[in-house]
Amino acid sequence: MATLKDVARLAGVSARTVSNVVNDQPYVAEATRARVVAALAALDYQPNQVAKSLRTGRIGLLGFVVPDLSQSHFARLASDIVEAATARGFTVAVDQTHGDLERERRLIQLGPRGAMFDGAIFHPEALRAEDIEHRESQFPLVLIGERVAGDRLDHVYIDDRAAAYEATRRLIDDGHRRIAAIGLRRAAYARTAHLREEGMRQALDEAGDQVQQGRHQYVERYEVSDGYEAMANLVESAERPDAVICFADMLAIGALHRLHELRVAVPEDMAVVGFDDITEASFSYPPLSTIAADHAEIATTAVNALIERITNPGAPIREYVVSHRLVIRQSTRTDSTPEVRN
Amino acid sequence: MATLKDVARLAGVSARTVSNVVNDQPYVAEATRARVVAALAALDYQPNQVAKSLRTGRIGLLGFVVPDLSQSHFARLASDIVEAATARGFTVAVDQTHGDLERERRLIQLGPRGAMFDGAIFHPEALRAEDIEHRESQFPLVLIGERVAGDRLDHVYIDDRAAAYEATRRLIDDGHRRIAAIGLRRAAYARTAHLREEGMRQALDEAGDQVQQGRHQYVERYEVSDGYEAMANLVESAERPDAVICFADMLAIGALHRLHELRVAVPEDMAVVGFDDITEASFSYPPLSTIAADHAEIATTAVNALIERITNPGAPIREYVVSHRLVIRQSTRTDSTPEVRN
DNA sequence: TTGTATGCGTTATCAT
DNA sequence: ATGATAACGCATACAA
Repeated sequence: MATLKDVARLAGVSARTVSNVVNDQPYVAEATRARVVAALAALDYQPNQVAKSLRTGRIGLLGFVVPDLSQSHFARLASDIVEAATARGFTVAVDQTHGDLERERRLIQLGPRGAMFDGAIFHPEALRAEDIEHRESQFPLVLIGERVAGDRLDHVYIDDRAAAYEATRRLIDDGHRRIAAIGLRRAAYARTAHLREEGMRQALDEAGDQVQQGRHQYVERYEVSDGYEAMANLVESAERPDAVICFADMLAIGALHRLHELRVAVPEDMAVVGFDDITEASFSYPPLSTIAADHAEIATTAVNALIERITNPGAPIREYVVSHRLVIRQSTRTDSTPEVRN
Repeated sequence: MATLKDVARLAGVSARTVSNVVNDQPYVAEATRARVVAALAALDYQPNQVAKSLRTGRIGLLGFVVPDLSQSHFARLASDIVEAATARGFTVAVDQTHGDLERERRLIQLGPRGAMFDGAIFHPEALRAEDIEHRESQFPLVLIGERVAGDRLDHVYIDDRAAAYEATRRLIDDGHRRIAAIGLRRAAYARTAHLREEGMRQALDEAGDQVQQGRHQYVERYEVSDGYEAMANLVESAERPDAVICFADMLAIGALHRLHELRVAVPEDMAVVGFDDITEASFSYPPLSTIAADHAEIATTAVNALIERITNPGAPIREYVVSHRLVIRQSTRTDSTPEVRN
């Protein structure tokens, strides 16, 4: 691999001049520039990014850290983040925590992999507010998804309370009279779930006596089997709800599974709403109504926030609220006709 | 950020000795080691990976390049590759080509992002065999998925011919008498699809006159809408098949959609088999029978092959064949009862 | 067992 | 407008 020096020697100039040409600096005479360009081509010069990084202190790499990249929600986010980062000249490296608390704690301090990155976007799962409070590192970090509270780090998320409120309102307007949640978590740090529950309660309160709250279901994880179990409980319970909001589409898909087995009519006898609008939501039976965050907006917002933080470490900490919408499919009442989704 | 020199000064030794301690070299007296360790801790020393890389020529970064990370199949592969690479001490950076030929061509030459990586695992989409034949670069590269022929690069894939053969055999044994394919491509470079078609033909030939071949459907892309269209054609055609093998689960899901709309009974009047076993396949209606490659095996095989190639660039080019199996769900005939999948 | 010195390939500072 | 040269932080050949 040819280096700057090789090119300089061939062109009969100094390395400095070659560098100027490569980086489009001014102050290069036309004649010399031409000679250098020729030499560059002749040797098929490719700048060594590592050397450049050592010198400049920038490596052009952002970390994206999630519990599990194979989950649709994270995969789609990753895809959008790669696009957004590429547009700004950065490459994205991915890491998975599998929700391991120790790993997430270490990450908060060092950044991923001993900080070979300029910064990272992090979707925590097990992390607590206190972990962030105790953070000493200056490594540039932007949090997305789960809210860990604290005002020490930039955050990007949707208005979870409003989203849950809207979904509940819709179910009430559709005529449902007992509405339950699947997806609360006992853990004290699960703020996102609590905000959603608040939004539901607000809508229920506004509706007054005519609408009841179902018995909310707590879960450990957000997997299909958890939703399946939770729905099994609900269906057997004395005061069976006629509508459920699941705090993740995977929970909703498990719930639909159980309902299908029990021949409970969806949405007539039980309406189901999810969260995230993952691709599986379009292909479940029946297709799932769900809260869709604008994932592209999350990605660009997070990437821009991170680059801003890297460039300007002293700027005040910010919260970014990204838009969402309620997507109505056949798991809730609808007048529109089903369409094929691409 | 403290450097080796800072630590050396504090410990009253040379940078050389600190380096020895950090890298667990022998020949360090216990007493000095203790002093150095203390200094290391006091300054919270973190080695600068970039400087290390410049010196050693290794950066510990592997590229993983796919058309689109948001597609389940690629997301799952990415997840497995991150795990496998982490286990071997490497970090994974992701890049997306969106099937753009120029981008894939450039990649074959330089590696992703001007070769800030030690090597890359690449799932091509538009690339032709000739592009690889003309390759001059020595950048370590391992190909997975689509077969681009040529013996210039290491490849990892399943035995597509055998997989298609097995699926076809199963359909014949289930009593189907006219079997079609959805997913052939006109492009000359689509070798994978052709191998699958060969496998199907072999099974059909063996079955003799009792089984016919349906009219194979060509598609441009492997998306839901393509499968939907293709199935629409098949159902209306004069010699309508009673079973279909789709060369991607997304095609199969689109096909199932159309069948559901037309109230064609699956699998009784039309059996459907897919390829890939993406998560959506479990949640379609009915759940999809499909060919599942061992994705974890693909990942570890590809990572190991790549690291081997990086370490030993002169080794002979290899092909790695990974195992697969036919997963039977409700879109084909079955005697077993449906189960919830986690 | 440890220190000195050099170079990895760039960019940036200072001259000229 | 361009050349010489010093960093960037680390690992290592060579000395001691």
